[in-house]
Amino acid sequence: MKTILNALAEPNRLHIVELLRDGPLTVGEIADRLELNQPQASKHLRVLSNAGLVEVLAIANRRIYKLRPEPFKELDFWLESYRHIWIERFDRLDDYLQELKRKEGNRDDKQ
Amino acid sequence: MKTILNALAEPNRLHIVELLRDGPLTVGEIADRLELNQPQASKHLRVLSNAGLVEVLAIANRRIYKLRPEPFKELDFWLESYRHIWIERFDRLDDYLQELKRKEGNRDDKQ
DNA sequence: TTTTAATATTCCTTGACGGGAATATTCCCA
DNA sequence: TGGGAATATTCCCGTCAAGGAATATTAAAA
Repeated sequence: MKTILNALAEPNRLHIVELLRDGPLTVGEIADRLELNQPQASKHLRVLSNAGLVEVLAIANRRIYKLRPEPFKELDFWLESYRHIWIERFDRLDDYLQELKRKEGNRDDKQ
Repeated sequence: MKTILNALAEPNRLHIVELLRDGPLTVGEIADRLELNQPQASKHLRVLSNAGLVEVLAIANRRIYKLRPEPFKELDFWLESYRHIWIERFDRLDDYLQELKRKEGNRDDKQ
């Protein structure tokens, strides 16, 4: 998860991923559309590849990159455990404040 | 989106968010559970706060931090546009390869 | 078989970021 | 009102990652 988020956190890499959302592309095409130098494009693609976000198909001397579904599934699964925060309006702040008061009260007493 | 991902990409901050998933906590509690020095906890919370991921409630000299739903909604919305990648098995690789061949064929001809 | 195209890799430099330590700030309480 | 607790901020330092430029690699084409 950390690896995935880290890969996506870099603006150019996020752009690459968004480009590939519409279908596979070669390194050159990616570099062109994002106005990156080819080496930087390759380097970013390497990071994305190591994070499992993309995979590559070699055709002659071109490399065609496309998205892999797995990390997105993983992200979705991770997000799932946060949905209750906005689906229900599950705040827990009231509970916490009461818990806090309880502890305050106990301070002078026993213990 | 970039700001959110960047905030989450740092391991300690990701841990903080995961802690807060179960409810609000003070800075001290967060620092304790993650075995962070208090200043580092505060600093990470600041980044999370700037990214809109958490909000703070001041009670006396304590600060109670809790998650904000908005950025998670945003992430979810972003992910939405990638679901087709694994929901349908939408590859577009075949299309791309055909398109490639078409261009190759045209190379010698006209143009 | 030399040349050219597409991509990857290496080296270098610079800037951003995280951690540690010290200090500032705010609030409560004796 | 002086001291201690909770938190924030600042400064300094080391590390790491991103960009630029040059070069290596591989495959196709002439």
